[in-house]
Amino acid sequence: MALIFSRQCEYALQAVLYMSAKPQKEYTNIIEISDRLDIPMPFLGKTLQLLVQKKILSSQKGPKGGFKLSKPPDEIALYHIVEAIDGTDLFSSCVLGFPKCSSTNPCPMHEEWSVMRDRVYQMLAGKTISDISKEISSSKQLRMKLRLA
Amino acid sequence: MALIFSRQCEYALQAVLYMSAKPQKEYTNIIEISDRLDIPMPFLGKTLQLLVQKKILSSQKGPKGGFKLSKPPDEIALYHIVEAIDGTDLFSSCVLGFPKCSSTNPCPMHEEWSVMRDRVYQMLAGKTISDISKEISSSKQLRMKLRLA
DNA sequence: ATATATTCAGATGCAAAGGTCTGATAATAT
DNA sequence: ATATTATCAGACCTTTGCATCTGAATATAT
Repeated sequence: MALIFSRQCEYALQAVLYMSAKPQKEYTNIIEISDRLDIPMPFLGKTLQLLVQKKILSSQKGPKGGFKLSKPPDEIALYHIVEAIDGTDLFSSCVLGFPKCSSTNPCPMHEEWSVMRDRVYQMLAGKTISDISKEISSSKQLRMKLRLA
Repeated sequence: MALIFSRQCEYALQAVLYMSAKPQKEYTNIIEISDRLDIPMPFLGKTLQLLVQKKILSSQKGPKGGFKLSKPPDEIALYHIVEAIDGTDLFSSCVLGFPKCSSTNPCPMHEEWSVMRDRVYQMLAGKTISDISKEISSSKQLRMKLRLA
């Protein structure tokens, strides 16, 4: 089918976006997130654990536990989340799948795709959780989509 | 992992590019293609059959048989091949995976991603086999990559 | 201390994509 | 006609991504 991000990565992005719209100090538990965003809970658990390992989130067990951002939201770009879950292949490997493809040995789409890829990268690297959380708080529609109050 | 095209789609693009650099009337047999491009032969067979069903290629059994383009190369855009193999989800579904996402009910990345998606579409729709075959014949490097003479 | 809420870790199951195999069918060459 | 070359069609196997289950570990509240 070929979507741009893996499903797991979509879940991760959705979940972090959801958390970003809440007070940053609070832990958000996984039941709430999976419930609101309709993501299978155990799988979401595993996914957020990956982000904990990558130091993007931190977690706390027990009552009042859950996950929260581990750094200020303006230091977390969407790119960091994508990188943590899907890796960087999208931004480095040949779009036509030729194993040996580089600027000195380009495939027929190399140049065009480089440009495109850079734009996608710039967009993801430039957009922080903080940017998005501002957009969310100023848009009723977005709060609805994320099933926030 | 998440590459932009499925592996099968990469194979299809590679194979059509390979064929495009040969005299258009000739059938190219699948052994030659899979051999030169290092693609598993039976899988390539299935893949090219899909393109036959979509009228992008035509095929002929028996000696001197194989596959060839079914129309003039300037009427086949890369987009047609991608569409035939991977479908159009990449160009229509929400980048964050929200089921209900549209311009009237956008996700936090909707606008940016629309722009990006359109550019990718324009690139794929605007680039024809004929364009690429010209590039190939003027570049020794490309002929090498496609393992052509 | 005990009960409870929650993540953590690893094993397992399931479905789809990727890849293989076999026999049938059709076209060409002799 | 026959042998040969090649695609066609469908069944099958393998790997990987997606998802579940279970029990353990740990923090909090009482």
